[in-house]
Amino acid sequence: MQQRIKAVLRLREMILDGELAAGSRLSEPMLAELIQVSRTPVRVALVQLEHEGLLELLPGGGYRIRVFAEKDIFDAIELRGTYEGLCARYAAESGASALELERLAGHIAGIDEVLESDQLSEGDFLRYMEINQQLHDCVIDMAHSPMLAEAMNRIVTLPFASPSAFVLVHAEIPESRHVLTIAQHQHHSLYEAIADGEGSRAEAIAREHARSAKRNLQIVLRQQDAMDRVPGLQLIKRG
Amino acid sequence: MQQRIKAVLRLREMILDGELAAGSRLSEPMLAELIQVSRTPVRVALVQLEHEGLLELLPGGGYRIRVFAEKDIFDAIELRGTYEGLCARYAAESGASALELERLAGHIAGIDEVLESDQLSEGDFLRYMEINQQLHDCVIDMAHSPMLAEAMNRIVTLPFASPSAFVLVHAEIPESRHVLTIAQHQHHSLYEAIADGEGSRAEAIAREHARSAKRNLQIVLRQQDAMDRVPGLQLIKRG
DNA sequence: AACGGCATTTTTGTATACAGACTCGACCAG
DNA sequence: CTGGTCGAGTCTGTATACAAAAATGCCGTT
Repeated sequence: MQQRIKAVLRLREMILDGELAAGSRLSEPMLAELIQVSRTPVRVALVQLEHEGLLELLPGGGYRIRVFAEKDIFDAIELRGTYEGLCARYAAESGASALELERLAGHIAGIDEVLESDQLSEGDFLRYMEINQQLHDCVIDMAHSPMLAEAMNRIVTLPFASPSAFVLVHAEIPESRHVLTIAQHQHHSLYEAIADGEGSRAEAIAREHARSAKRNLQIVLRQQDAMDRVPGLQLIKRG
Repeated sequence: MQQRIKAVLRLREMILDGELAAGSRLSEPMLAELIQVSRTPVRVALVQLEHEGLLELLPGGGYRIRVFAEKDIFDAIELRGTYEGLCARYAAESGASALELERLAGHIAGIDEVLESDQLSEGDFLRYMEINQQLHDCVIDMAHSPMLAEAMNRIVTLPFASPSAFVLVHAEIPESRHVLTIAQHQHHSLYEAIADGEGSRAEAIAREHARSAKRNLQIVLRQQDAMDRVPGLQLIKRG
């Protein structure tokens, strides 16, 4: 593998997993030593992660691991929802093909299956997360807009959006089942809106879906020890 | 000035002004020679402009100046409008301060002044463009969300959004006066919605404002020779 | 004449050396 | 004891050297 890609992947991983202290300054020689590459690929990785929003460039030069305020994260989720709403609108208004609708329905049915379990296991959470990701990607694809798909990747990488974090979050909160059921209702509504070509409704549902995610995060953040257990949350400064 | 910044600014300028052929592959030694820096800052600039969306990374390595389809540009404008709409909503709902509203009103009044001229000169267009930029930045500031402000900068740099392009566009199309007047009406409506705290209305107006810009661009693109005269348009492949 | 393979030559990716800027700490003066 | 200043050490930014990969063009073959 190319050193440059190795550096980006490893550095991102180290930041999100908390191997590097949130807010700390990063020195190129240190990272080069940790990742076992020279300073050049490290430098490229730093530039890239700064654009992704995980690092900030210091005035005097050098980089620091960014610390997010709670509001930053909520705004980022709102933004993501707005953006997905636009994709949903495009998907509905561009006239989805039968094949695409079938794929979308397939993902939703997959989640229905997962939720049939009486007691949700860790594996169930992982599977939900996996299908959920595919479902959202599917809606983005259905917008048929390379520009929108690309812009999605430019939005700040949400620091807690890893599968393992998802599992931990849902394994911890008692409302988990309720929360996922509501989300799935929204998925069904979204499908109908897109299938019926109702752009405005599809957009509204996608945005509301993101607002639900915001509320869920709030529940998690209220638990005092969440930060210690959920990878990524250490990047959020408690308000 | 730092070489790294020099490289980014100069490279972006060369791309947008058409000094480098759209779609052409860029070699680092060539750029280093052109910009009069070594390959290292050139490389950083390439990474950065790829994230800005002006370059694309080739599979085998190396970069190429990106060529946009017309749809890409329209989608980017729609996206920008959606983001600005979200900012406008935040601005309205967070309760704008008297000082902020005054600043916003000031910008709008400035544009009113420009539009009072019987015949709009090139200077008038430039001044309109300048104030218009301040006005839009002002709305983004009023959202009080660093995250949204930052995301705005991550959206693809629109290849024709330079002041000189604006002047050329408006000097060429006969509908110019009409177009600017409509835009200014939207500015006034937006102010009222924000001042009244009507988030949904503010958002709708901002989005409609962007759709108007889309229509104006369509008018320009229909003129066969537009590409030759307006810097940046050579990056758009005619459909 | 067209196509494919091989050699040449450029280009990228990577490593490293060097100069200037900055940081941090120790030491000295008040 | 406190504050400032000086200096050693470290870091960033930049340039450049080197190897592997890719593109190019040429020649032979079909």
